[in-house]
Amino acid sequence: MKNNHLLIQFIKNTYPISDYAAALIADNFERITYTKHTLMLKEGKINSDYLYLESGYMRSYVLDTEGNEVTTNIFKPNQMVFEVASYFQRKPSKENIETITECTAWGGKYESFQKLFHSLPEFREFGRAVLVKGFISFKERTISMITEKAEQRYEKLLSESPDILQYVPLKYIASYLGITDSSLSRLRKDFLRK
Amino acid sequence: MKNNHLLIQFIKNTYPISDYAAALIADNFERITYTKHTLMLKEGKINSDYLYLESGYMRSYVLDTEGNEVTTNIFKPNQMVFEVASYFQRKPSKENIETITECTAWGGKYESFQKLFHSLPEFREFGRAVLVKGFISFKERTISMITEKAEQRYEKLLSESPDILQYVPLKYIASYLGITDSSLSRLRKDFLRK
DNA sequence: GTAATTTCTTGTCATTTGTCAAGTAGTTTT
DNA sequence: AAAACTACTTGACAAATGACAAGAAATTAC
Repeated sequence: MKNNHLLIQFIKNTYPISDYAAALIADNFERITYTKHTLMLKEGKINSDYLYLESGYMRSYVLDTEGNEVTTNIFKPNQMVFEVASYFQRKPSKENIETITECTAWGGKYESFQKLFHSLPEFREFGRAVLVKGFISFKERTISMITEKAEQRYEKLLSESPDILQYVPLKYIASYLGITDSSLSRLRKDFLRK
Repeated sequence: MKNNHLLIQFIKNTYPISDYAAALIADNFERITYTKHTLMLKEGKINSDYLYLESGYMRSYVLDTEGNEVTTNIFKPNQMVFEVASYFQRKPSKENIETITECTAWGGKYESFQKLFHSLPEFREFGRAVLVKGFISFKERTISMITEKAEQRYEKLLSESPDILQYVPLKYIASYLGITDSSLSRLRKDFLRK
């Protein structure tokens, strides 16, 4: 038997449906494990996996014009991982996604989920709720970038996701926050003073 | 007869479906017109309208901690307008949405669209495509904020949406780009020099 | 366990953007 | 047409953040 109760719980938390429907949806996901520093999605490839991250940390990144890696998102346990433009519009991904730590996840392929999406109303609602959550999360990040200083963004991350500070190297966090790692280092020093 | 060919065209451009299905979906939208400076969605209210903006310009904004308006989004013709968290999660909106110019739009209420969503597969696909587009658009804005300087963000807006520069006051554009209006004014001066 | 590598911090100085205040130009109101 | 208001620009200076280089600390590889 699959030990997928965390996935089932996540589905039910994302959209309120019966235990039965949640188990049915979860049954279509397969367990996947990754070692750390595994490149799961490479720029130029089409993202075929719709992943639930059960444990571990991942990040997505792009290369800027000078070839530097820019961390566009950090993924922590108990959330979905996919590159929205590539997965839903079936286009080559502009982003890379890699594991930061060892990870365990549950995932399914685009084609099999398309069928399930059409046949199971609860899965449609779940899928829509996941899209809405992702949309809101990037919208909040945009608004945070235009309304808050780097220090406030850092402090918010620290209070909302202290675990990320523990498992993810600061250079990735700095990039995710839109600053350099030296600036982040200075913000942290100032923060300790207070 | 409704003169809704632009809406029908938009639906078909967003997700490829038959003329018949597109017309059926469009038939559920009602024409709405607004004068300029109309507050369409007020903070604290639940966003009940799912709008297609046919002509005119709108913006969404929030009040920051000092009570200043921050323009979070600018809407131009031929796009959907809704506050995603309020509309899809049925929660009080944190944002205000107002018209900048006179506007004509097509809209429908949440409840009637919920029915249509369940009964018409093409409408579900359209709705999903709209969510995906909005998600991508905020994701790109976040990445733009962390990878580009204000000047590059301005130049991109200028080249991609010169119409916005024509119809939307610079103070809203500055705020949307995450800078002050004096900074934008200086960037524009530097830009002319080149 | 030592060497190699990566991560993080710190110093110095440059650049970008903000703040505030004043002024000009354009638009709306009466 | 004058007055009032709004939009935009500009100047002087301050604050935030970046660039680059060096070094310390931690982690990984051998």
